[in-house]
Amino acid sequence: MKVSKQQAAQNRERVVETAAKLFREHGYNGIGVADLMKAAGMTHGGFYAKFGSKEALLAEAAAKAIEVSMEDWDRVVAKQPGDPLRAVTEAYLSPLHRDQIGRGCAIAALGPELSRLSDEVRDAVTDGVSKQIDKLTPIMHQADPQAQRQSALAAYAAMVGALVLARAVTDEKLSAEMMDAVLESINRAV
Amino acid sequence: MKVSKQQAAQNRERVVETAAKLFREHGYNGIGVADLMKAAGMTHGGFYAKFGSKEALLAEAAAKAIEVSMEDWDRVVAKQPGDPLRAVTEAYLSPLHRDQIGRGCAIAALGPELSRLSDEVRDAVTDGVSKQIDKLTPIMHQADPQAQRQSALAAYAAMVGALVLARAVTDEKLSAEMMDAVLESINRAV
DNA sequence: ATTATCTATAGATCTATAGATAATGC
DNA sequence: ATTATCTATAGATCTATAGATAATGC
Repeated sequence: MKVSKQQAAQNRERVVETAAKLFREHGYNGIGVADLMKAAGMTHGGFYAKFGSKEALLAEAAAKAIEVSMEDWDRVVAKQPGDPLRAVTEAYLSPLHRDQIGRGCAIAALGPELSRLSDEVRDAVTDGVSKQIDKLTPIMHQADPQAQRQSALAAYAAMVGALVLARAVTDEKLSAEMMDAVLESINRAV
Repeated sequence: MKVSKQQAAQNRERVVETAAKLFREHGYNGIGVADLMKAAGMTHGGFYAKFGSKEALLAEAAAKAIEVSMEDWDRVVAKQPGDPLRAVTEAYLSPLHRDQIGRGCAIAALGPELSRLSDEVRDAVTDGVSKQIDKLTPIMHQADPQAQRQSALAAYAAMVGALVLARAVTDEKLSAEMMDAVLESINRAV
């Protein structure tokens, strides 16, 4: 039953990664500790030896999800280095991102649920959000850093809102129109 | 125990209004039928004589919430008729709106949860979102209707995203900065 | 007679804990 | 000896239904 320290550390990481995916897919309240552990290949009794609570797991999972998202940004920018802003916004506002909620933006996937959770979770989210805005800032098309910061904040909010809306509505045409409008709006802005 | 038809209709409406508030405050999965009925002054056994399911109630509650939000927009525009766009965006992106989730925008309050629910709920949300965008379109500052529509879509997404983010982060300064950046961005746009 | 609302409950969850088991690591 | 993981369970939820009750409305 017992495994090596190394294996145990790997198991723990697998729980975090599984949680990062399943929390985004089902929402925080949409999946339980037992199902998360089962999906990671363990029984739910072992959970509380690894994590203090379900919320503590989400704090780690959200941080991990945001970290991976930023690596994805780096990847799409590397493929289209001439216009990094367009690269990031096109990837974010794509049908692929909209339809793969488990691998996408954690804020757009968990959104309002986060504001109802503990500071442990919200602090981790705040850190991730800040980092994403900081990553967006230097690639904005404005002249001075102050204007870039403001534009990065606005672009980030618009992307999150567009993705939430594009996923919520049943009208596919409206969904695509929403993403396109935000994409063009961000890339057109002075 | 039984009440008049009129009273029963009033009771039903009170359940919808209570649900509109408590779903926004706690999320769809964050409150149960029993607590909703209790808050409306009834016992939970009576619920299924009024509504087909918990999701059917949310469909009605979300429609009601959006309807009331649009009446709120009318009210703030009436107070500041010279610049209706600024009136609406300032009200939406205010600390008051951020901190009163139970009376505010249903999309920003329920966001990603909606995309995981039935078409019954999502159709009601789609209808409300379309109406809000249509209400925003003619007050945008662009010259032609097509540009107004695109700007309305972008402004709406940015407002929803900003509110979700402003509520999620623990950093109050970042929260205010986010709302201000989007407010100025929308009102500055050509 | 009809029906709005009530009490009670089925059956399935949920988070978290207790204590057993069996393999690792000193 | 320590500990990673397991089984089992407590106690509190959850949605939905069944059937009783008592007042309305024909």
